[in-house]
Amino acid sequence: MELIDRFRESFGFVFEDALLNEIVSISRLRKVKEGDVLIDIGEQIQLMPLLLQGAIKVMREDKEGDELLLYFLEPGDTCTMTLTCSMGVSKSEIRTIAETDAEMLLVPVVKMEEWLIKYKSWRGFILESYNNRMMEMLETVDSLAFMKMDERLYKFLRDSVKLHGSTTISKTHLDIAHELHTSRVVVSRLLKTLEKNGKIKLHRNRIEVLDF
DNA sequence: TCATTAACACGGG
DNA sequence: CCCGTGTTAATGA
Repeated sequence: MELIDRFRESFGFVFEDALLNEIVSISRLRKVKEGDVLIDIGEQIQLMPLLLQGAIKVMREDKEGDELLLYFLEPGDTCTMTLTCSMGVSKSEIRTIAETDAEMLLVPVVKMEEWLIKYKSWRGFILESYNNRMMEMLETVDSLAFMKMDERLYKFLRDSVKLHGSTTISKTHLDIAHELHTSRVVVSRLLKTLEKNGKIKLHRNRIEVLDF
């Protein structure tokens, strides 16, 4: 399929044709594999991604090296962090990792500001992106501050199903414990309870989500 | 009360 | 055997 068509699929409803064409002519396609680190903390950002396919995990890291999930990007999204580049900041405050195999268009950040003036649809897209990322981050904060571990775990499983488009999650209890910043004992116990309640089915290295 | 840590048994690859 | 998993007991917040 032509790149322009693929792009239109994810972003066509957002941008006018002139902008679509300009983006496709100036950007390049990048394909990444699950687990690839796209941008790490402290790196210079020169390209902004427009996600066509897959899911990207956006994380923050504390002094001890613990990772904190901020939000996910899905097709039609962009990384709001790159937007700060047009405001003079160029070092990344975050780390982005491919949650699944993914494809994106990369646009030089210098174009960002130009398009903000030139295209109304671009301005709208950027503002909406900021808003969406902010909302998702609020959801994450809520979950950390207010939700109990069993609710957080269930949310984690549902998000994973949604992001991967599959009801099978190939992660160990220890992996999940790290992501949720708890111990494996708790994860194993809560997963067992979910299984008893018929929400999931447990296997080795694999969790099947039945009800979500 | 509920999470964490350590410890142990079981069993599949 | 190694590792993921399921459980328990002790300890702490």
